[in-house]
Parts: sequence; C-alpha cells; structure tokens
Amino acid sequence: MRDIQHFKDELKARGLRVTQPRVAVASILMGQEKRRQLSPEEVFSQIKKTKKWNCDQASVYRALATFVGLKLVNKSLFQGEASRYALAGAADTRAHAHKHFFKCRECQSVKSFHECFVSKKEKELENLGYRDIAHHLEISGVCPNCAA
Amino acid sequence: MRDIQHFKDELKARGLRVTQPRVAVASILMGQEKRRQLSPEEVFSQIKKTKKWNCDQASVYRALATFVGLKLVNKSLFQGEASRYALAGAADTRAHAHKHFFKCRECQSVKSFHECFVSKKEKELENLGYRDIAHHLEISGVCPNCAA
DNA sequence: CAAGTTATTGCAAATCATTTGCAATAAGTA
DNA sequence: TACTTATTGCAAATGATTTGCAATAACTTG
Repeated sequence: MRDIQHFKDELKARGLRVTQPRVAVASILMGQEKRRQLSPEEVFSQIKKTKKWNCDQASVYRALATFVGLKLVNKSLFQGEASRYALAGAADTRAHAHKHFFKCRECQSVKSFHECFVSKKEKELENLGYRDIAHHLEISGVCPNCAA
Repeated sequence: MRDIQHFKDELKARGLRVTQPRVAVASILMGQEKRRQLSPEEVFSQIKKTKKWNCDQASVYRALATFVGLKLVNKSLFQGEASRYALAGAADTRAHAHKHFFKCRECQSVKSFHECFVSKKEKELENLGYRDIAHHLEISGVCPNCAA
C-alpha cells in the first residue's frame, strides 16, 4: 500500500502507462510525513530538485489528476489557494481516507479532523438514488493561538 | 431586511459609501427568485443590461466582496467554477442563512439542503478557542434522474 | 449648498492556477 | 526490434479574480 509498486499496479490495471512523471509524483507524495498535502507547484519543485529529467508542470497536474481519478490521491481545496494533494488512505481503510481540515487565517496552520461530517448525509443521498457522490469541505477561522 | 435600504444602512453603519455599483449589485441579488446564486459575471451582465452607467466587472467583484464582509451576502464555490453569491438570510434568522448544495455533474441541477452539517463541529471548535470560523462545503455527484 | 476630502470607481494590465494543442517521445505490445 | 499510441514537454491560451492608478463621485463640513 505504501509502496510505489501499488501505484504501478493500479496504473497497469487500468491500462495506463507507468511513466516517469507519474512515478515521480507518486514517490513525492509517499515521501511526505503524515500525509502532508502538497500543491502541484510543491510537487513539481521537488521533482525538479532531483533533476532526473526535464519535467513539466503540466505533467504534474496530469499525473495528480490521474491519481485522483484512481482514488489513490485525495485533492483538497482552500478558497483562493492552489489545490493540495495527498495520498489517499490505504484501500482497506477507505473509511478513514477522507479527512477535513481547519486552516487558520492568521498563522496558516492546519488542523485536520479524522472524521467526515458529511458521510452520513451522503449515505442518505445514496439511499435516495444519488450516485458517485463526492464532496469537499473547507473550514477556516482563527486558531486559539492567534485569537489570543 | 429584503429592502435595499437595509444594505444602504449597513454600508453607512460601517462608514462605507453607498455607491452605484453597490446598490446595483444588491438589487440584482435581491431580485433573484428563491435566493438563486449568481456568479459575478451574471451579476455584471444583468447590471449592464440596465445600461444605467458604465459599470465594470472589477466593481462587481469588489461590491460582492464588501457584502460578504458585511455578511449580507453568502459566497459559495463549486470546484472549478466561478464563485456564486446570494443574499444571506435575514439577520434574525442567521441560523438558517447557511445552506449547502448538491450539484449534479450530469444535468448541473442543484439541490440545496437547509441544514448545516458542520455547525456542530464549529461550536466545538469555538469552545476550544477558535474564532471567526467559516466553512464552505460542496457536494457533487449524479442525481437520481441522471443515474437512471 | 458649494468646496474639500478621500473612498471608490472604471479601465487596463497583471496574476495565478490550471488547461490545452500539438509535435516529439517513450511505454507497452506484437 | 519494430510498431502503435498514450503521454510528455513546451508554449500558448484560459478564465476567474485582483491590482495600480488617475479620474470621479460620495460624503463631510463650513
């Protein structure tokens, strides 16, 4: 699960090619501590640092989109900011793959909640016939530190 | 509350000027049926239709931002789309001012929930010392109609 | 109500994240 | 090893939103 091989297998399983940019993006995300979320720009610059080949931003965007499609990577958005990506949970812990974040408008610190406030509603909707439900939640404010 | 005068009063109360773009933006939003959400572009083109003066997009954006700051207008986002704005609830029904939406990826129809799934969590955070908490939630998927 | 002050505007140009067209390239296949 | 085509790198385009700035119009005050 935490192995690059998993990514390769998933790609092949869908008939997608295991390419240099995809492998690089996957490794970068895997290399983050506690699944830190990275922006495409951050991923890109980390790849450039290795100088293994002449990678392009567009390819990073494409690779990230591909992985999101494969549900191997989660995308989060904070209003007015670049999107951020992080490894999705292991396939067998899908329930915990989804997290929400609080972001402090002062110090930019991020606190994450390991619970999903919407899942209950999503199940309701599914029972009503809704399909392929996805959601994005962003919470912001001023953290206790900065409020003081 | 549903009167343009309310907007004017709020502006004055904060030492902001009652200007042509602001009044126009407020009226447009008030003119929507069931608080339909409009994009800045939609607001702008409606203003242009009146041809009352030579209004600029930038002024619309600024007016909307101003009203959001005054909490007279709510802003919603759907990933990858322009932001959308609608009148906030009346001041005395603040609790219901906040809504969430489900958007169908096929037919683009929007269903709104008159409940907030996050308010409970927000209260918790407030008790922990967090301040000025705000959030944005977007739910998307395929509605029963399109799923069929 | 006229003159003065300055918040706001219209306009144009700039950002910024993200996307796209396309010819060149490299991954998977036969 | 040659072939087919998905994917890339590059460059340019998008599209929403923002910003600098001089001109203007809202308030304030005398």
